[in-house]
Parts: sequence; structure tokens; C-alpha cells
Amino acid sequence: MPSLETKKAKPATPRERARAQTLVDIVRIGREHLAVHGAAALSLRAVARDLGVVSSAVYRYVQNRDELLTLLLIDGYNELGDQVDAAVAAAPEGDFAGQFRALGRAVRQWAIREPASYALLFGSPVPGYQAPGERTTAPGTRVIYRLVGIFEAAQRAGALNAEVSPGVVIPPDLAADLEAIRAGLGLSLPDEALARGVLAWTSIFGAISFEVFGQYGPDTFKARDELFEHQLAVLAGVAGL
Amino acid sequence: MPSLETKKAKPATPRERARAQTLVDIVRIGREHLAVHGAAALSLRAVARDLGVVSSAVYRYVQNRDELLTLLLIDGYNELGDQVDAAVAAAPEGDFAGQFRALGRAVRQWAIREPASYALLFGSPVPGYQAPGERTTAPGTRVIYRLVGIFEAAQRAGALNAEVSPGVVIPPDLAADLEAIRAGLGLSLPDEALARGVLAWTSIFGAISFEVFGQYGPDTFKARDELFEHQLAVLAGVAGL
DNA sequence: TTCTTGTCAAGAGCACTGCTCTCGAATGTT
DNA sequence: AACATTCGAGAGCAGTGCTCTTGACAAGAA
Repeated sequence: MPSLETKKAKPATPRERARAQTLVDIVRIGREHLAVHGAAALSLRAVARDLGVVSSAVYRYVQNRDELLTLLLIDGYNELGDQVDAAVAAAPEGDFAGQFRALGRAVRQWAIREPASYALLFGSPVPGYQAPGERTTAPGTRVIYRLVGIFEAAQRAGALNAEVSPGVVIPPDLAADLEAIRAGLGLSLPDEALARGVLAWTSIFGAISFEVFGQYGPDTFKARDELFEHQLAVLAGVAGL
Repeated sequence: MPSLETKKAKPATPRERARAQTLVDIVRIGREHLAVHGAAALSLRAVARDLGVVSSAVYRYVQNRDELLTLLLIDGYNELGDQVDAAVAAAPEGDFAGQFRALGRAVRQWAIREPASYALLFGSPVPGYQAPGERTTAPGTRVIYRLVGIFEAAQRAGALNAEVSPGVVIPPDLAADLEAIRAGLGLSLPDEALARGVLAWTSIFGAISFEVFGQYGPDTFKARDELFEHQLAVLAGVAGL
């Protein structure tokens, strides 16, 4: 769609410029409210108040509360994706385990810095809200794509340990799912490595969610950095790095 | 507190009986609403409507919305704890890996059956709601206590593999946390085993959360039972079982 | 330059929420 | 029978999402 691109690229008329500016203002204020009060308490009226405008005016820019939620969702996915990309790129090129740990650390640090956004992306779904897949899947898959990219590069470099948990077999139905993923992304990872990558993925988010969502309790773990580093190290071993 | 116990045990006066009955009715209706509309949309007015009573009447039984949330929280923790206890007890006595898998399956099945309750217990915290620790910690720690109990029994039986990830060391700060846990629960597990148990714990909930919260997407994994079984098997190996 | 067209903010209004207060009725106790 | 407690009903306040109408304003066309 070249027309849409150009429309986005050059907001020639001052009207469009003003409109775009108020929209980013709305998203910015929405992010602040999200951070302070949480996703379920996100109120268009409160955003309007902070914007210095009456409530009905924001409906000129945002169709409804759900669309603002979608904008914040995309915003969060992209910010997290940028953080992860930068962290992985800063790791040594051939050090795949280091890249894996850098990815995990980047996700955790972003989650701790933006707990409300993290909860919106990876926590319990907001009741009555269904994310529009056509707008959120692309930014929402950036981290996992990056992760399998690390595994794939390690595999091609011959740095992926294939014999980690020898006794575990993969049933055919699961193998079919993994084959579909492999075909969809053009990977050469064997089933075992792919499955362990999925486990590492979910485990990282499990550890972060426990910490961010307060499941550990107030004083069960004081050395949380060290705990997470330990979990990352073990998971890297599990994944074969 | 014997007086409180007797008060609970024999609701002699019919008034107290009726009061207790309406309270369990409120919790029951609250659970239904939780399952249908989610935690953030839990409305005392709607509960009152279903109870056939005006909204202000429920405030005679429940102090506010947060207390109803607390009651549902305790209810959920206990239901999950009962499921886990039953599943673990049904596993063969000396088969510690089997008990571990039974625990994981029980948690997952309950989570799939009661996704809203699972979200309330382990998902993003409800904004503005702080669980009262003195009432929720006891039921909230049943599952993790059960899990470390399995590890402890395996350790005493000499069935715990100590050399799983040899290269990973535990820094002193983390060791201090683990020592406090070990002392608090009267365990004899070494640091490595305890830390890997925590990892297994968070990883199980990470896998279940991804599935229940819809992070996998609609059709990435069709063989979800097999995927979870695979993850359980790998995690049992990681934990040393 | 005037006129038309489209965009915008404002405000009223509907239905909903949590929560508090008062009042009268029902209930159990003495 | 008299008293005290408990309970439900209803009104009311402040907040929410969202819709609709109204009037002001600015951009482009004649």
C-alpha cells in the first residue's frame, strides 16, 4: 500500500500533523495511566482529563477503549522487541549462550521497569478484550523469533548440544506441530532442539512472571538478580547451548 | 482460638446458619461470574441481582469488592490444593518423577477448567487489590510445599540426581535465601536441588500460563497435551528426578 | 474573498459500577 | 410482651464507557 505509506510519511497538511500529534499524546498519557493504575482501570475519561479535553473528544481519535488498549499493546511489544534486539546485538557474535542470556535479561529488565505493560502483554487477558491478530501478531512475535533465531544460528554453527535429555521422546502429534513451525520459519532445527527452545521460552516468562506478579512473596528471595541468572544458566544448558 | 472454632463448628442459632448459607451463595455466584466475565469485571451489583437481592444488601455479608475477591482467592487456592494433593497421593509411593508429573498435570487441568480462577491466582495482579497475606499465604503455598515435599522425599530416598547441570554455581546471596527456605521448612535438600526445584516450579507455571492466557496463538500448537507432557518430562530431568 | 465542506470540542444523556446512608420490617432474645 | 439485633430496600453520590446533537472553526473551492 504505497498510498498509506506516503500518507504516513508526509503529513503534509497541518491538520494531519496536529491530529497525529494528539494521537501520540493520547498513547503517551495512556501509558502513564497504565503504569500507575493498571490495564483494567484504564479510563478514557481520565486520559481526556490529563489531555485537557472533554471525554467525548478523545473518541475523535480513538474508536473506543479497546482500541487504545490495542495501541498500548503494540507499543509495548515494539518497545520490548527493541530492547531485546539491542541486547542480543550487543552480545558477542559467536557466543550463543551469551546471546540467550542477554535476551532473557533484556526481557526481565523491561518487565521490571514496566510491570503494567508486561502484565498487559503476558499476564491474564483483559476481560472482554480480544486483541486484533492482524495488528498485534507481527510485533508480538518479535521476541520468540529472535530466540529461535539464536538457536538456529547455534545449530548451523554446530554449537547446539543435541544430547541433553536423551530419554525424552517426542510423540508424532507434537512432531507435526514442530514441523509446521520449522516449515513456517524456514528452520533446520531438529524436533528435540525446537521443543527445548519452546520450553526455555515459556520458562523464562514463567520466572519473570513470578517475580513481577509478586508470586515469590515479599521476602522469600532477596537475591533476585542472582536467582534469575541461575535460572538462565540452567535453561541455557537445557536448551543445549 | 477455641471460641472461634466452636463458633464455626456449631452454628447453633438459625440466624447464623442463614447468614453462613447466604455467604456461601455469594461466593458461589461470585465464582460463576468470575468464570464468565473475569476478575476485573466482577461486580457486586451483578452478584446481588443473581442472588435476588438489592445491591446494598450484600454489603451486610461482604465488606467490599476486595473482600469478595479475597474469598474467591482462598477458594481457588484450596480447590487447586485439593486437586494437587489428590493427584499426588494417587501416584505410586516411590515414583517421585511420577508424583512430580502428577502434580504438574493436576495444576494444568485445573487451570484449563477454571481459567478465570487461575488468572486470579497466578495472573496479573488486580489493580488496586492487595491480597491480605494473613489469610491467603497458608492456602497459597500448598502447591509449592507439596512440590518441595516430593523433592525432599526423593532426596531422603537417595533418588535425586545431584549432578544435572555441573557447571552452574550458586552465588552466596542466593545461597543465603535458599538456606532460609531450607531452615524454614526443615529441609535437607542441597542448594543445587532446591534452586532447580524453584526453576521447575516457575517453569511449570510459565508453560501453563502461556497456554491458558493464549500466548501460543490459536493454532501454533494443536498437540498441547503432548507438549505439556514433554515439558514435564524435561523438567523432571532438570530437577534431578 | 466568499462559500461550502469537513473536522473538531463541548455538553447532555443513558446505563452501568462501588459504596454509604437511612428507614422500616423481620427476627431472635429476655 | 418488650427489647435489641439483624437484615433488606431504597435513595443518593461519584465515577465509568459510550452515543448523540450542537455549535465553532479551519481548509479548500468558486
